[in-house]
Amino acid sequence: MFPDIIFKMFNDIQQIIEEKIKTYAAANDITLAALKWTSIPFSGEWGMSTSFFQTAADEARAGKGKKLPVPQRAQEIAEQVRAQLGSVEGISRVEAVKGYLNLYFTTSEYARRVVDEVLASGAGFGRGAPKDERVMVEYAQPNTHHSFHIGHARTAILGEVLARLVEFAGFETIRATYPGDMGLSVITVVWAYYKFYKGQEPEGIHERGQWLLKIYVEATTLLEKKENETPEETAKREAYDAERREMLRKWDAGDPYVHELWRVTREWSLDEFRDILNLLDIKMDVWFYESEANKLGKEIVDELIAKGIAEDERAQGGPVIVKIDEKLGLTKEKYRTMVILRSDGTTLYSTKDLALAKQKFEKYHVDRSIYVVDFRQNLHFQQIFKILELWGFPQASKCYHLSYGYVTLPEGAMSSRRGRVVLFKEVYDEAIKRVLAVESERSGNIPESERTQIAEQIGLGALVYSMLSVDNNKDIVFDVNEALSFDGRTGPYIQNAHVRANSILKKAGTQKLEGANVSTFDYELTKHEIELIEQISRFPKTVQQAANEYRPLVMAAYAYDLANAFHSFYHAVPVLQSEEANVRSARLRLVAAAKQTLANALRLLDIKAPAVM
RNA sequence: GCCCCCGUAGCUCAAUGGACAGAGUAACAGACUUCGAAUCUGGUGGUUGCGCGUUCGACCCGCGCCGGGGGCACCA
Repeated sequence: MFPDIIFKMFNDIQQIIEEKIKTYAAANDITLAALKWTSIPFSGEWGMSTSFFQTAADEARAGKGKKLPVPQRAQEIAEQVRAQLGSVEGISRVEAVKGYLNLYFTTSEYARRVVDEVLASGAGFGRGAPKDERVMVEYAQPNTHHSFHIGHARTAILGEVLARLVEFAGFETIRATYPGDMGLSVITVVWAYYKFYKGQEPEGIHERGQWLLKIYVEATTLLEKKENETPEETAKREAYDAERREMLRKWDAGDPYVHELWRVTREWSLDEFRDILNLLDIKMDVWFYESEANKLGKEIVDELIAKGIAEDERAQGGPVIVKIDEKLGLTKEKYRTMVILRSDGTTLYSTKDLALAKQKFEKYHVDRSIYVVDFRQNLHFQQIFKILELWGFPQASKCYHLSYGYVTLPEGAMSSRRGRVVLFKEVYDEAIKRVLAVESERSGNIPESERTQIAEQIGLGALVYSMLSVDNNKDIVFDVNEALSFDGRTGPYIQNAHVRANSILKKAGTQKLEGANVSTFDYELTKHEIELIEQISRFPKTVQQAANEYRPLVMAAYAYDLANAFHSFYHAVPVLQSEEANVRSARLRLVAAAKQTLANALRLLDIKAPAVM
């Protein structure tokens, strides 16, 4: 199959060619290997290509070959096939080179089909056929009480883009988030707030959220054992720690006062989180809270014991465990043993994830479940998925852990506890500042009322793209100057292509467009036009690839290539200044198609496509 | 000890069995009375960590090394 879903016409051509090749092979006693079609790599002219290496290799192995080296024999077959083909409707010429058979498409026909398809589909260009599956993407799992740093932003962006991709690829998609709102580190903040700051409350959502982080850092310092402590200091630190643990115990027992302190401060954190999701244009469908999963967790443990999957060692003072390797009959240790309930009966991360998975399958009826979580939890998720399999959930095979590397600082890993973090909001504000600083020299006529909004879109575009243009399994060493660069392979580069296309169309709006419903490329196209059309035509299959492989990077890389093709075209090919009316009108339609495809790609990348910048 | 990930141009990264391994960045040389220069056009830059294998064909698959990171029973 020629791998381009929008050109059925070329599938017809492919079938005709394949018939001819088969006839030729049969007549010449050649055992043909399966034909694989790809597009011809070199740009400037496009077409489809197949090769005869496999056929030649099979011959050589069977000993019936002509004693030629495989590449030469492949070339010989290609040449003979070429000579036999004759003319084919829609194909402008055929060549045999280096063992490949290359078929070049009739330029005007290909161009017309691409451009018309884009303009007819509009915002839906590239959308996949509906798939009969419901997908849940779980991402953005910050701890409450700790403020939102640039590492959290990476998960949020990766998850959102993945959700947009699978949705556009045709899957029904549910977005879910799972904030960590309980546990000792959360209670540490509640304790320090109660002890030192009760009644205080800074103005402003982000100021308040960041203030909680400051309290956390202070509390950690107070509770950390130091060298050369005096006996008084040791006693004080231990007393603090005892208070904190007592507060955790009370929280767990449902003490109303502690719960109220916790609830209020938690809400401050969630206010900040919701505001940041809003800035990133992320709309969550489902909110799972760790504190709620905690309650669900205790129920599923009994079920797993009853089913003989888990073993209860509490009678001997041990925890509840699942011996995964043993259950799977593995001799070498791979999944090992997972503890799913502490010996004191309290839940673990594993308990809660198992309970959540069950709820995803039973309450939300998801067929496919994606977890966007950092790579340190690789084993954890492998264990969870295997237990779900043992549990009998068929969806277990369609659970996927999108594991990503950390965002680190040049001086090392970020640490909320130590306050060594780069906050998302700081970078965001800095981004806007930098855009505004260069707007006066770089921008065209932006109305005063839109300046800030455009600056937000450009600044965020740079930040978001910098997170997406690195493959998810790699760490990112965060460098503000790199993340907020506006030149080269960046978000603003792609946005600028959209702006330029828009600018041409806006100017053309006052002119009369001939033949507005069909594109007629009845002139010799430049290589820049051909390259641009080629890139546009790749969009639909790029959507499918990125969604199938769960890789936002694929779309990010594509968007750059598309913008690059447009910028080159823009520079070299006159549109409004074309002499002939037919050329101008065809190129205008091409510009409109490029703008639409850029807008669609940017939307999938969670980057705004401004009209001016 | 076992498992997972990574190693590609000075630097940051692409390329998931096909044609000369590509971008950005940095440095250098050019292009704005022109549809907007956040742009474009050049040349420079490579033993794809090492070895062996599979294959007509390997950055890609297998085995073994070397180097870096992460994980492996009651943290999340």
